[in-house]
Amino acid sequence: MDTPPVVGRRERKKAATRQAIADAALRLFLERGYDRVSIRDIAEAADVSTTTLFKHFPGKEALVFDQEEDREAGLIAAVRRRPAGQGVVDALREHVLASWLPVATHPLRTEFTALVDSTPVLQEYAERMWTRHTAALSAAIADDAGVSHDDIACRALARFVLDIPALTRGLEDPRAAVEEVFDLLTHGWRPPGRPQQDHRGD
Amino acid sequence: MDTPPVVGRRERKKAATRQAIADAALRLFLERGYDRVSIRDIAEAADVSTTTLFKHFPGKEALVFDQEEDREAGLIAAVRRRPAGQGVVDALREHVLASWLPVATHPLRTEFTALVDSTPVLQEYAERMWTRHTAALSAAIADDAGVSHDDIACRALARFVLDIPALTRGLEDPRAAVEEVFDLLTHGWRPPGRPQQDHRGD
DNA sequence: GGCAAAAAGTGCAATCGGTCCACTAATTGC
DNA sequence: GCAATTAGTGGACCGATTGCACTTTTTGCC
Repeated sequence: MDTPPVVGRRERKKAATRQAIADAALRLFLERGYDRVSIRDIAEAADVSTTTLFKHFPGKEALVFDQEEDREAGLIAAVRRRPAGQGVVDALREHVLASWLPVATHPLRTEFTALVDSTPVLQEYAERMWTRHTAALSAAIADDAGVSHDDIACRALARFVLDIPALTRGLEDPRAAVEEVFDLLTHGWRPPGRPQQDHRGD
Repeated sequence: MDTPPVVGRRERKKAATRQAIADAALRLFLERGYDRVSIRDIAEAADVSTTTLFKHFPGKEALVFDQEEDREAGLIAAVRRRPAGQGVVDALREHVLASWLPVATHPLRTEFTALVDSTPVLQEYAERMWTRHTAALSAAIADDAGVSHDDIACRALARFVLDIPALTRGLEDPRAAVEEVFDLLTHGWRPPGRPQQDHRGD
């Protein structure tokens, strides 16, 4: 009468359990650090069995990177639905600047970022989460250029773009860094002859 | 009297033990596949305890990639001791073509390559073995260009070059692929407008 | 030669991530 | 109301890795 069960009670309970696990995990990780928290600790804190925990998350690292929006769709869309006359690289640069940077520099994520940065296994995992999309992005680029899906230049470009999060992690000025990397991808490597201009502070 | 102990008996025995472990491991891996061989299997085949095994190798994956010559030194040397007038990217291209390709395409390594290619965890490990040198190569490039060590363009170039093994793994024509990637790094991305010219065979 | 420290190796228990299995209980579709 | 799904349980289990207390070998040195 009040709330029609568009989603059943079961699914709601399932989601609640999943959320309880993720919350407990993140809390414990932030309290004690990633490696000082065991799977059993998390399961107990969320009041579930370890079996249940692994039915919701494929592994320990996945507990950290919970809500995974689909970056892949965004990437492919950035290539496919770009304004006429714009190059692929420019489209990707805009997408990176508009979509990734706000997340990376979100002030509320400070302690989360610190957690990831201080845990090598999490850094690697985060990196894999990006490079995992290499094939898909590469295919989109190849389609756009009208060449074969296994074109090596397309694959390289996709990979290099997806390397950007890893390359620019924890930098003072991420925006400038992203621009510089895209400059390299657009024009190729140019030896930066100037002996370190002061571009910090003012 | 006959052989002066330039290296003591201890070190020789240690090296022998290490070699015995590595040999046993590789043999078993090739016979049964990586995940169907346990650490205890290897330890028993080499007639040592698992404790001893882990004193020689930091983990299971390291047993596969034993003799690690220092690629890092070669990379840095390729940048530093390059012919006058040659650009960094060209020097790196030559080094990659001269040093990596022969190893990757060595006919005796066929089964070894098959082992790595068929085992995801080994692929990831191999990739990390390369990207691990990003900081060192980046520093060499930055030194060469006379800019700060944390210059992002240098870091990006280093990273992109070290991505090449992962990008070109298992390709029909690795040499052409390497050339194409370096072309991207030299001149920037250029949309390959031609609809898949036949550039294989002749 | 003899001896003490360093270091290699041992054996074993324990931890930890992750899986398996047989089972209970809630939810759902009909 | 009932049968099929499905979430969750709990505990045994596996394999990688570590820690500890101990033996044996080698080495450096007097």
